[in-house]
Amino acid sequence: MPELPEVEVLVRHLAPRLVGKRIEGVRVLHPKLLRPNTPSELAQALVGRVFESVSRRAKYLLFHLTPDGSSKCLFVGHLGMTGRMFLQPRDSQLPRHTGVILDLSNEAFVFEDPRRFGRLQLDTTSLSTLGPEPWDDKLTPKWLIDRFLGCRQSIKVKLLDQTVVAGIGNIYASEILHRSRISPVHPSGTLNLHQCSQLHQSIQSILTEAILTGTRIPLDFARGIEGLFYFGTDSATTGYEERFSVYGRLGMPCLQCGTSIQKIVQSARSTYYCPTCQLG
DNA sequence: CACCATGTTCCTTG
DNA sequence: CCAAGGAACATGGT
Repeated sequence: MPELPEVEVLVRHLAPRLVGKRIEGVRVLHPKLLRPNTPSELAQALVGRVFESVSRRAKYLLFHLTPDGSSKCLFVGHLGMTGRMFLQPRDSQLPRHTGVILDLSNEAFVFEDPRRFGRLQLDTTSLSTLGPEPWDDKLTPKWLIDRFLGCRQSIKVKLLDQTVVAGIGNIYASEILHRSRISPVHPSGTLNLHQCSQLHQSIQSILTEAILTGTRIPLDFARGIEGLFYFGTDSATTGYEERFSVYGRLGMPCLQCGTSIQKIVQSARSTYYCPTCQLG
């Protein structure tokens, strides 16, 4: 369940568990998840190496390995729509849609992804086009104005453009616009400085709060099914469903004004908003 | 069966 | 060349 906050929570979970561990073997059950790399390339680069750190860029997980001469020391993960990563005992049964397993000494680091939109690769070219992180000093109201200049595309669709701000996805785009009191159909190029300032603040506060919420959910990654997931009503997430102000709340009252939340489709993605609060 | 789903990339159209 | 829109990818849940 991966937008920036979910990936950040996963990184914080994995980092202390992976750092210092050595990769004994690599098993690839779905080679397409490595594209454009091959299983042998991945194994060649990873086997025998030790995790030095785990970090995040936008929705990508960055796995840094201790240097070994001049060879590559970074591989990246992306969860796509349905990807999950977790550690489990090496002799436990693998989940049905396991794509890649990195065998450590006593554990298996598992990447599973039913839809296989995710990636685990050595290639890092997709990182080069990403815009600033939400908390980057480069991201300012003026940066937003400049990026929106001459653009007739709606602000909701524009917020999903990873070159403007990196890490916002379909759920938090709706949440950010609601807090900003900006209509999702507002053409991005006609937003004024005040609105871009609201947007900038909401981007930071919504994502910060989502990360905080994620770190408070009792996760159980080892059991595979429940960890990390902000949806669903299973035991791991019960009591945490009320995290969204508008997303998924079609027909329910706006928490600010009581108006019924509406849903529209933009670029084939659902947008939820309050028609009373979001007149801007 | 129909429709929906957290994302990214590529192709086509204007 | 650029902006914008849509399809493709692939599977599961309702």
